[in-house]
Amino acid sequence: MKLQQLRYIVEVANNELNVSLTAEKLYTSQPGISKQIKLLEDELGAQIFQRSGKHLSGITPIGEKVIEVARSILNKTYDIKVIAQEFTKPNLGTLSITSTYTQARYALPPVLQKFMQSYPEIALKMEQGDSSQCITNLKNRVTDFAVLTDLTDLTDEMIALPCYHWNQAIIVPQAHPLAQKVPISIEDLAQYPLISYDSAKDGTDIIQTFINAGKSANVIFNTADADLIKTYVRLGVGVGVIAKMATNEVQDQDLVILNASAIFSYNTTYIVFLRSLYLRNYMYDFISQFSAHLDKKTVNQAILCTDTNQVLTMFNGVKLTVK
Amino acid sequence: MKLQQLRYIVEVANNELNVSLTAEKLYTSQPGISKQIKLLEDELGAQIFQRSGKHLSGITPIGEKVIEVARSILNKTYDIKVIAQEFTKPNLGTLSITSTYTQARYALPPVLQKFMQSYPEIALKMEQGDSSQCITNLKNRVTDFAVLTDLTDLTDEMIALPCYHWNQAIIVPQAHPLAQKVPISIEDLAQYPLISYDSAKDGTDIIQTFINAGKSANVIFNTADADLIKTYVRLGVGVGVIAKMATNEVQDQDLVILNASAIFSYNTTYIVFLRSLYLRNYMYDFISQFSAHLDKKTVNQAILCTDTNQVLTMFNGVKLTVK
DNA sequence: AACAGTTACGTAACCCGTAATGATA
DNA sequence: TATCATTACGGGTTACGTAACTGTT
Repeated sequence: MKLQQLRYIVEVANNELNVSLTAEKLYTSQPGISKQIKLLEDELGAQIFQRSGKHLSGITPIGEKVIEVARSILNKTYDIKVIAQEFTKPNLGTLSITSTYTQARYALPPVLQKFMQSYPEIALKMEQGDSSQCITNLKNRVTDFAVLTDLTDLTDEMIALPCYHWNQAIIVPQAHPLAQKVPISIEDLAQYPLISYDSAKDGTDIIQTFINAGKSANVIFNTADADLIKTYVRLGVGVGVIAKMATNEVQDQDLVILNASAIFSYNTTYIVFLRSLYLRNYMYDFISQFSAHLDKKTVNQAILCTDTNQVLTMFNGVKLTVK
Repeated sequence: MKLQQLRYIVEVANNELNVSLTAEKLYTSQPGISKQIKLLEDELGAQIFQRSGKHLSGITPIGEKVIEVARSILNKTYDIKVIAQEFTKPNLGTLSITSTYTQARYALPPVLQKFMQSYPEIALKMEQGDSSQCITNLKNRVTDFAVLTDLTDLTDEMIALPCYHWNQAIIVPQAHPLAQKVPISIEDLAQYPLISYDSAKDGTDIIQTFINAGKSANVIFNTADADLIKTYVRLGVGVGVIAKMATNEVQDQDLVILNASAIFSYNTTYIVFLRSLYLRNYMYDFISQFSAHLDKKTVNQAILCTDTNQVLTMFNGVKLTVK
């Protein structure tokens, strides 16, 4: 058994069982892959791929399991290289993060700026997407970390650590009737069309709040962008509900920013990563800088938890910062 | 990076950093190993072994981590082979168990007999040792399972599943004053020298029972063997305290067997195995046959627990059989 | 002086790439 | 017929073993 053989079966499985395509991607030849796969199958005494004549038509049950283990083996060989790097070049490496818009725009920048000063040689990669894209990137090992609020798509292979709470804010033009009304009640709010994030979680949370109060809401969702919501609010389309951290007293002088924490319950933002990710020291540092209570020891302890509920109970007593 | 290189560094670490000895054990040459290690170190850009001149004098911090990951990679390659076997030859394989004396002598035989009938082609390996030897065998992957009562030496890499409870019995010669005394109190027992197992756990448990009752005990420990204890009891040396399942009404007709469950609290016997062990179907079957409540699903669920306490709480409500 | 690891070198295995062949949709 | 996997074959790499060398205890 050789590591290349494992690499080949994994990659063939990743490329729709197309050996030619796989060969191209790996910069090698079809026959080479074909032969190595066959050699491995011979050694194991079992077929990994089903064939209809000469075409690979599927993965056998054995193959499924073998490929799964092969994947984890290959990940570990990658870990070994990372470990060596960690010692030889502790300040060289990559930190890649996928996050949702609000986090990328408002929560991450100050942290990343500080991080880049501490580790000028670490290459930063940022990607923005919705919650499920964040999770997909983690799964495919495209990014190391995801920063998001909606844990719906989380799987067991991932760890989600609570970072901070944040509240929604209500924004209206200065001339709006609600601008003078403090405090605002949910009844007040129900009278106007709402504009908020186009996220499954935010959406259901907001609607649920109205349902709980026995009201029906007129909610207009737009595409995930707080700045766009502000624009609509300025046009008088409706009342905006955005993250409080997305408001700025200077830039938003023409708007009135109202505290919504009494109406909408707070959200929690999490940092998520694969349990199998080898955490380099600068990664621990990034996590700590992002969320002060998540020091190296705490993170390591959390990784040992088997499921997210266990992680959450671990942080039950911890007072998170509110943004 | 090649699997052989990983095999070499792991084996050299296992053989006191002696490359020559390692080469002999692996049926290969010293220079071959030396060179491959060097190649790996070059690829990683870091030394795995410390050298004083030309001698390997230690493992570097990087090496420690690399070797640890290499070990798990090699275990997984072994898993792949086992997976293939599981499908191609589901009834062929090995089941090796280390257990303490009483379990090997009284609890395991009927189960193993039944198991051998179900799986005539599985090669059985039995080894007997004290609790710490059982654990050591697991660690070194010499045996698949350990059956024991004392979990003192257990580590996080292992899973211990509770199988059954068992009680101590008191045995005395027919002519002994205690023979007629039913029920027996701890005060009665304190008047005679006791003979019991030479096990850390049994010993402290028994002594603790006396301490809790405010009594001092005169306990003679012998070498772990219930039959030997019976012999001493027959000679009138003292009162025997042995597992109830180690008594036999027919063979021990000359002795009086007294219930001790009111005096000594019950013990729990566990089946222990490495979390990383790939469990073959016949192994699940063995576990179920040994302990009816441990079906495949339950075992898989327990494996997901991170520590033993979690496993134990999982079985809190389960009524275990008493032997 | 005995032992242990590295270097040097020749051989044999093997991985890979090109070309040809066979099978499939 | 075009696509794709397998088989056949040749070349270059490499892993391994023997032998000689060098450093350690």
